[in-house]
Amino acid sequence: MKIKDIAKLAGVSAATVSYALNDTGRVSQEVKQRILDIAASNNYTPNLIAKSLRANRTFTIGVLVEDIKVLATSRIINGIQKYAESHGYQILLSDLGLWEKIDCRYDEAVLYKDKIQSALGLFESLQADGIIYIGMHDRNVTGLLETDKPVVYTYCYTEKKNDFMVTYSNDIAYDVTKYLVDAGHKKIGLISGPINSTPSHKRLLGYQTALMESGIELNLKYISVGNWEYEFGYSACMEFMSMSVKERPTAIFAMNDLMAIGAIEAAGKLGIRVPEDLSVVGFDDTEIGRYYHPKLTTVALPLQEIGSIAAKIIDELSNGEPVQDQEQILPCSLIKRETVKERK
Amino acid sequence: MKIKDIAKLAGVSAATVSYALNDTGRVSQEVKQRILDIAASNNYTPNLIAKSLRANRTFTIGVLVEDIKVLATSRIINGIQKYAESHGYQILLSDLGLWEKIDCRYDEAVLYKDKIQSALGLFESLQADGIIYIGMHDRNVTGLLETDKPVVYTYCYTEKKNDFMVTYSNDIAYDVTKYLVDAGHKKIGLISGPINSTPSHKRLLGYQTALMESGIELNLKYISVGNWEYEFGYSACMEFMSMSVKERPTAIFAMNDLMAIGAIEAAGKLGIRVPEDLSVVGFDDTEIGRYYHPKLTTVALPLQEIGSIAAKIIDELSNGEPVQDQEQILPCSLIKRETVKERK
DNA sequence: ATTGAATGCTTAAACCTTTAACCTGTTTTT
DNA sequence: AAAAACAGGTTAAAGGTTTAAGCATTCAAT
Repeated sequence: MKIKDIAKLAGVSAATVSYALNDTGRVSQEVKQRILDIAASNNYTPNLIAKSLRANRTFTIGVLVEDIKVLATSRIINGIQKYAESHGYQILLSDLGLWEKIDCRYDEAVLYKDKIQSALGLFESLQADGIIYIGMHDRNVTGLLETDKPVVYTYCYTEKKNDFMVTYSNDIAYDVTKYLVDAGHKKIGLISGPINSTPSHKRLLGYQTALMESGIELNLKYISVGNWEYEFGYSACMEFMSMSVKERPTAIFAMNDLMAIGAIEAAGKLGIRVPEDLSVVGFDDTEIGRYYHPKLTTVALPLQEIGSIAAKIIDELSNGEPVQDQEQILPCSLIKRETVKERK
Repeated sequence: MKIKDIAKLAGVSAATVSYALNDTGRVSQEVKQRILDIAASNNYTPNLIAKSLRANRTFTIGVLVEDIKVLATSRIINGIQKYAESHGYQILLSDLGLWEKIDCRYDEAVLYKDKIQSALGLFESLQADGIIYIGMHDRNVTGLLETDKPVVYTYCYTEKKNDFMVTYSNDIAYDVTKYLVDAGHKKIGLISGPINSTPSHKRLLGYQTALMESGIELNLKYISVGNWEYEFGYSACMEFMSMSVKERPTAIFAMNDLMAIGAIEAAGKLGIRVPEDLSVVGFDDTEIGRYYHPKLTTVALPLQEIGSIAAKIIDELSNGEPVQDQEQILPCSLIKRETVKERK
């Protein structure tokens, strides 16, 4: 069923059908209704490919993800979809599957430039209106995507000045630390991600600032720098707890849920109770923490919003509208559950 | 950069450029090389929209998912991507976001027919070569997708006879039960999903068969039918454990990891040790089980393979090749970890 | 020397929509 | 009554690519 077919049935020209269907141009009520009826009863679906060819717009957003299996990725995509759906866009997805290839979660995605370029090539060939990159790795992303189309980096950071970026704020690390201090803790262990990781670095800063403002001296033996793995959380906590009872942390802030759970496991092994003897805060608000026992106090990221805003930027850019902020950094929130004892 | 531009630079007609780039038709080596060089140095990207319009093929697979945030979904998409990538396809994604709307996880997706139809309409408009439906809900899917394009249902079951289906086999329930019996258990509690759920039903059958073959009488008080939630696993186990020590199950097979964890929590509350006093097996191999303590013995589904095979079917169908099986049911595997004690 | 085939290229139509420009009556304005 | 405006259409071109058909030219075979 094409426009031509409708035209023939309605006894008008193809142009008139197009005008009627798009509610543009001048078509009499009578003829318009006839055309609409015919289209509906033959369930005509417009050929967007032809439309796109003509309009040089596809109403399609290319989404390039480092790994679809990471939950945060899905949540961001969910946000993109929400916007896309209500604004007539369709999502083109390409999954780089990085996680299964680089064992080292904080490795550089630069290695995958070929793969990225080929995915990008497809997006360009399919005339995507813009590209959203969902970057889960730690380093700043820069010089990865070579394209003339508008690009929005999400989750990760970029240094490129002509691209857009929407991510979460690590300032929450400040609030978490404050929260622990207010709960009466003075010795707060920090289980960090790798040192060369941008978010780790920013969170460390928040931790330091909060301590300083609270008049607590920064003590390097309370900072454990590692990877993002469960096992590291476990061993880091073991090390903390090997200190004398006087010295050892009464609270631990882990930079992700996995390490937080690892830490709690270690404490359990040593007979140290959480939260009675040791408070623990995680980061990411993953399912693991929600169903763990005790339920993990953690930080939730505004992932869905990140996705929606990224999609909105592409939309505005494609419509030639001005976009307010090149960078948007959304606040996180602390989810108080069962692993922090708020003693006074 | 269009074919016409290359043609002008190379001093030939557009047709010749097309022939050269696609390595079809008759073009002299010399001219072909010249064209290829020009295309490369100006990094020409073919306009797939125009190509699609002409060819009436887009090399695009429409993927319609019930909820992208469910981990199983991501894994299947990962499988689709794997195939797509190596065969020149691109993924069009549409997320129905059902999970956040129907609280009841086993509700019928029929309610969302409008949303499904509109997503489908977009796929049709964009001339997707075929459609893969990733269905996470329990009921058989039927009559949901009205389209002329080839449809492959994954994960879920369908009754429609002219569509394709690729999913996992629930026969593993038989093996799990056998495994528990072989480990010395005679009283095996079953924590099931809802009664009207297709997979629940099939797994129950496997459980029954295994018991029968082992000469163990089926006892209804060892079967708890509920929803898929953590809380139900908890209360179901509580009920099992309220029986006398003589009567109560020495092993529990939960139909998902979440309920399995709930059951272990309940046992812990009662001072019953897992696996020493009680063995537990889950289903799904989710992250939660992997990092839980003790590490959960569970069933892994061939999700990535499901995705790849589904994509392959679309590919073959689009190429006019015959597809061997209308239905493909792939085997699951038992992941033995720490929650089953293999006593003799 | 004439035919036949092979080579290397060009022309033009087709895929389906949109849209500027044009045409023909009818109504309004001066 | 003539000119202008308008309503309700139509025609044709354009968007980038593919591909059947056609046209010379060369070369081998009769």
